[in-house]
Amino acid sequence: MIKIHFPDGAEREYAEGVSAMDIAKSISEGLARKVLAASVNGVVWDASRPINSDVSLKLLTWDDTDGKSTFWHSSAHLMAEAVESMFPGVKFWVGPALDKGFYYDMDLGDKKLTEDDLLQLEKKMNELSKQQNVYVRKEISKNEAVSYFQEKGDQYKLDLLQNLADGEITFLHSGKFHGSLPWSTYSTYRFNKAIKLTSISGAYWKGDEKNKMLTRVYGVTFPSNKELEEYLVMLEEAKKRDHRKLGKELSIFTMDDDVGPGLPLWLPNGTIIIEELEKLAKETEQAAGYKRVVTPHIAKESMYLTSGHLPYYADSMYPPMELDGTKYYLKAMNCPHHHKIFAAEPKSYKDLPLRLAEYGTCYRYEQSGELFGLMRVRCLHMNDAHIYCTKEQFYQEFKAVNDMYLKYFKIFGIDKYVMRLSLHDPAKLGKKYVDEPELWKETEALVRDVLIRTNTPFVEVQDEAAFYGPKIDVQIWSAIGREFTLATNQVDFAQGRRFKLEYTNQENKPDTPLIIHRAPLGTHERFIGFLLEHYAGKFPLWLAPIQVKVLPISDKFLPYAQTISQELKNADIRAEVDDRNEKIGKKIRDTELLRVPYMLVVGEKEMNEGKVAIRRQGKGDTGTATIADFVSSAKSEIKERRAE
RNA sequence: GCCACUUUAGCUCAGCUGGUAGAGCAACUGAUUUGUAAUCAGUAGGUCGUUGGUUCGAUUCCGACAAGUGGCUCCA
Repeated sequence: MIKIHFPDGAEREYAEGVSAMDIAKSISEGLARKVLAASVNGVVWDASRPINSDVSLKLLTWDDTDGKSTFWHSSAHLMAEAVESMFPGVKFWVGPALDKGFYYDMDLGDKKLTEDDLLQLEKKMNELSKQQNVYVRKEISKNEAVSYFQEKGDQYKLDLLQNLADGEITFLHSGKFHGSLPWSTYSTYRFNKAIKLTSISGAYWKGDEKNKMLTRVYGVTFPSNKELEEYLVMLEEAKKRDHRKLGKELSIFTMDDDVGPGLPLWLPNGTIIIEELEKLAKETEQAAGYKRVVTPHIAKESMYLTSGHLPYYADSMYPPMELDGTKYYLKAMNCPHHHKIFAAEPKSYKDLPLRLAEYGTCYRYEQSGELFGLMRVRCLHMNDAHIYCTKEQFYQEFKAVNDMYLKYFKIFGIDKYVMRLSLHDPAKLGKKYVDEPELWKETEALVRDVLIRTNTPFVEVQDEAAFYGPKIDVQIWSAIGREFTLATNQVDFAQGRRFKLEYTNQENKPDTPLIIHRAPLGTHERFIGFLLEHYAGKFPLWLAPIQVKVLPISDKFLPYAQTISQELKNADIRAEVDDRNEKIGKKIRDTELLRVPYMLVVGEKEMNEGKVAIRRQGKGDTGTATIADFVSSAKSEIKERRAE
């Protein structure tokens, strides 16, 4: 007999060789129907795998993250089995579970999958899951596995085997599909009731663009059709708040073939948002002791050789233009220009920290396939600043920048983000990162220290640093789930020396400052793209391009409506009159769809009383007020940048 | 840049297997003068992304290019 410990502290005895499924059945049939896998001493196990010693056990269901990922991992294998039966000779790479669903990478030779193939594959998967095949789990030696896949000529599985040792290799046999290495869990096949293969794409083998491109099929499955339906509805909802769709509906920006890919044109409505954001940034930076500068959009090649950008960054820059034998580049970043401003006049320790700020316009030649609405563009306006400070001042300065992030996030109600400490990869020193191993260690420790001392939750990620130093990135997700860096706070220990930036320290000796690059509001492009989705187009009053729309009940009240509109404009409120010859219901509907925060409905009653009927977007009629009262409450809502 | 797909009126989309195009909304005109999410009628609007080819004939079939979309790689 063996002892099984349960999460609630209970302990029960079972015969040796009992499976998690047997245990579930012994508790209740209902539970057994829900069990997808088991966590055995913290490791995810197939529910049918025999347990031969005392363990602590947690039965995993759809409600557990590990249960879901086990489910999706097995769906990936179910799909592989369907693919193999339809396209014999296919070779598989890996098929992991995702946050939502799964994919499988495969080499289909010359075969190209079509949308129709996906439907056929779904059908096949449904058939297979209904067959309720029994899968036999068998541990085999590395030699056996290698010779098996050598015979098959499957270089992908052989590659996977390289990193595994005897005792780690498991085969699962079912029908014709053989396949997989250790982590597979097949006991959940029978739960695959709602299957949707979502897309076909290419993916480089091992994620390296020098390697062959494999075919990747994405899919998602659910234990019931109801959940699949709900998921599809959710996807539709997400599409409605896609910034590309909202940007068009609300006349925020447009793209034009003649201007070029990734070069957005900001329409008047979008420009209002830009100006409001800049106003906020300038106020905030002014209060935090920043000084504003302005720099040209181009610079000579020599400056980017000095900065060290060219060897690391040339591929992401527009090709240079040559004038009188000198190459000029469009700037992809503002830092070198700012460094030149630092260098323009001699500096003493008394001048530090020096904080230079600019909403700089940069151009980056992003690969065509990477462009994405406003989120990834080739012309960007950066909320940039560079802080030159001593090592002693670093903690305080870096922390002040972090505090500024948090202040902004509060204003915008941004709470779904992850702070990411982005570190270098020692293997890429001299290639992707400046070759200063000691300085990397030192500055990475400095940054981590700030995060820890300020109790900021964060994750650490290798190989995401800037070439000149580690950074803290704020990661967010677009409506359709793509991840982006919204804001960034970076340390630079390299460029100061490259530009020979110096200040005279208290011992009257030259010293090189540390540099902080920071962009709490990221770029206008990405930030506004993000805000469109974050607010679903319903901007708070201070940001709304049209703040108030005056809606006369009929033409008879148009003069009164125009008087009100003028009073609002006099009070610096962005107001318009709907002077169309339409019924009030139509005017309200159209204004609601434009997400204008306030609608002032005026008819005979309001005109006689000198009042307005206030309607708040999304909330309906909220009563009447005098014009003066409305103006003063709207003005304070704007001034305080209230969320609502 | 790579893999796959898409491109028809300002917007959203029809247009079966090749015989030069249609709807709704928006726009414009007129009627209506309206009380909290779509009043009615009429008018105008398209070398069917661009460009080669196949064909008596191409929006429709094939190729190239461009832009976009879903991914990969990459990034604020």
